[in-house]
Amino acid sequence: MPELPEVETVVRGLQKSVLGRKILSVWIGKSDFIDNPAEFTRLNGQKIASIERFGKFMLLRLANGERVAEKPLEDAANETASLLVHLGMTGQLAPSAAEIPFDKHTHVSFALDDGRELRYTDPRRFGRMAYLTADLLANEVAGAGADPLEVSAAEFAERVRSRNARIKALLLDQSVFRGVGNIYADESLWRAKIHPARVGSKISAKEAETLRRVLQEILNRAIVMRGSSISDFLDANGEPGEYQRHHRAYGREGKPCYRCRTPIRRVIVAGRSSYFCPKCQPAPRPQKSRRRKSKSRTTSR
DNA sequence: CTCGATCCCTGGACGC
DNA sequence: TGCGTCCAGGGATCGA
Repeated sequence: MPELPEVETVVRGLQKSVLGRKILSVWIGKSDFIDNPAEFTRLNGQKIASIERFGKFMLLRLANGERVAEKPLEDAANETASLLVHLGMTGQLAPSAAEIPFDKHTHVSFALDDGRELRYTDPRRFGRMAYLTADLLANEVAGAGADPLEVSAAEFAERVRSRNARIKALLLDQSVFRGVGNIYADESLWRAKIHPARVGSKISAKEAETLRRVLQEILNRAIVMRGSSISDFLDANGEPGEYQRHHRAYGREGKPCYRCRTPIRRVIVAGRSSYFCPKCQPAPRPQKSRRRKSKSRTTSR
């Protein structure tokens, strides 16, 4: 499950291997995960001018030959299109020798000007691809959450403490923080000793700052370790990451907490498996029944 | 605003 | 060996 560190790992690999290459042609197999497959012919002849990560998205900025540099900046910006790639759960984007047969689930292949192919392979097709003009890209980026690695203490606290949703849901919400997924949400909550079902508005300023700090530490460490390979994540070189060895909560149901030896528990929060230590991460107030008090009041309807 | 449910999709784990 | 069933999960969407 590629989250921020995994996507960053793939991006760094692609920067080394395909940056600057020109796309000669595009082959598309199944296309139900592509916004606008018919537009992909526009990629032909374009150069991969930059490769960036935005949350869990990869953005391959394209440049139309050499003409871009000659044009006024604004025109160039308007002409610049991007290929957006989201790996979903099982997506892989990696260069391959053209002679190697397609994997069973290779759905897109870009022929490059050095004879190789950049291939997108995704068994479950939970990923997404789109050819985005500048305005479509702006649209895509609008409404995205804060970058968890860049967010200030004040903004992090604000985004968490102004909400009544559970902290786990907030961490997973890409319009709150972009790039965090189930693994790193659980890992950071364990480290910060915060129960996943705690409500954002009831998290103290101090707890919020602790959470921000450990989240950043964990994400940075995971990037150094080239991500977590828990199911089938492989980077752009086909190599697995190592961070899964450092997981302290995720996937450890029944195993002893690294701090207090209490068995790690798993509950569903925000529709997702959430692993936590019931002792280190105390549950919030029961806050169950909402209809306790003024039952006599009639709701206007 | 927030929730849960449902759907998308396939492979892997598990039970028989 | 071969079924069937359940589960995993990021994100969109819908109804409560």
